[in-house]
Order: sequence, then C-alpha cells, then structure tokens
Amino acid sequence: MGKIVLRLDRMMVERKISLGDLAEKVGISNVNLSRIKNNKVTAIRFSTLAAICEILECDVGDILEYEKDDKS
Amino acid sequence: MGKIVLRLDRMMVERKISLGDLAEKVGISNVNLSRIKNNKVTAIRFSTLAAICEILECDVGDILEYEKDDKS
DNA sequence: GCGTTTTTTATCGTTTTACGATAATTATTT
DNA sequence: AAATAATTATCGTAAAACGATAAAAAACGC
Repeated sequence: MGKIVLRLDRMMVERKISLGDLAEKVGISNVNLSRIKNNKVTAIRFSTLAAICEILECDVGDILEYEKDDKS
Repeated sequence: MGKIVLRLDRMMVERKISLGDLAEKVGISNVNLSRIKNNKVTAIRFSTLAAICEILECDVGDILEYEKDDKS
C-alpha cells in the first residue's frame, strides 16, 4: 500500500518563506507546522490545508502526494 | 478564504465504480465514503486518502482541490 | 568559536472529527 | 411496485490534530 507524503518543504523554498512566517500567516503554531512539514502527521484538517494553499498560492497537489510503493 | 473540495464523484464516474464497490475495496463503510464523496467531512486521514488513490489509481490532486473564493 | 535565531522534537492536555454501527429516508434502477 | 443503491441522521468510540510549553538540535551571523 502506498502512502501520502507532504511536500511542504519544496513549496516553502519556492516561495522563499520561513517556517515561522508561514505558521503565523496560516494561523497555526510553528510547532505544528513543523510537524506537518516533516510528515509527522497522519491526517489534516481542510481548514489548515486551505490556509496553507491560500498563503502559498498553490494547489493541494503541490503539497500532498500519493506515493505508491514499488512492488518488488 | 477559500476551501477544500472533494471531487471523488468525478473520478468514480471516470473509473466506472459504484460507491458500494469503492467502499469495500477502500476498506471503509459506504456510509462514510458517501460523506466523503459529498463533502460532508472537514478532514481526512492519510490512510483513507491513500487507499482511495490506490484503488482509483489517481493522485491526490484529482480528488482534493483548493477552491479559492471569488473576492467581490 | 560563540551567541542568536530558527527549527525540530518531546510530553501532555484538550478539542475536533473521522469513522463505525445502525436505522431511516430518499434516489435510482429494473 | 419491488429491489437495490445512495444519502442522511443519530449516537458512540477512537484517532489524531492542534496548542502550550520546554528542551534539544540545527542553521546563521558575528
């Protein structure tokens, strides 16, 4: 079974925004955003996801990806 | 503020799969899948999202979309 | 190197909410 | 009309986000 991976890091580099700044603009704690950024979460609220997309001006697919595992 | 919308319906038509069938293959109740399909949820677990992507053979962006509201 | 700032990790508590089970209602199909 | 599929409603449980705080680690500037 594949898994969902968060690619927040990539977009943050592209938008040249720090974790602290993004957290403040998104409206969540930097601690929690760090957890999201480093794939330490197993679910996400749409309100949070929407806020991130809003600030980063991107689509969901730029942040969330389905990574199917290689079947050996 | 925009919002996240689920476009499960579109992919189900494309894959020609019924709600009951998809629910069984994904491994969640048809009741809950119906709620997901009709945007009655405000968050989603990655395990569920991954299973859906797996069965429908699609990416997250095909199912979840960020819809920014038109600022009048 | 040394201090400063940023980021990550850890722990704990609260709140949100998915998800299941069940039943009832409403399409949809035959 | 009957059967099937899908939606909605209610209730309960479990999962997990998210916040607060503190501590550790990493990145940065001097």
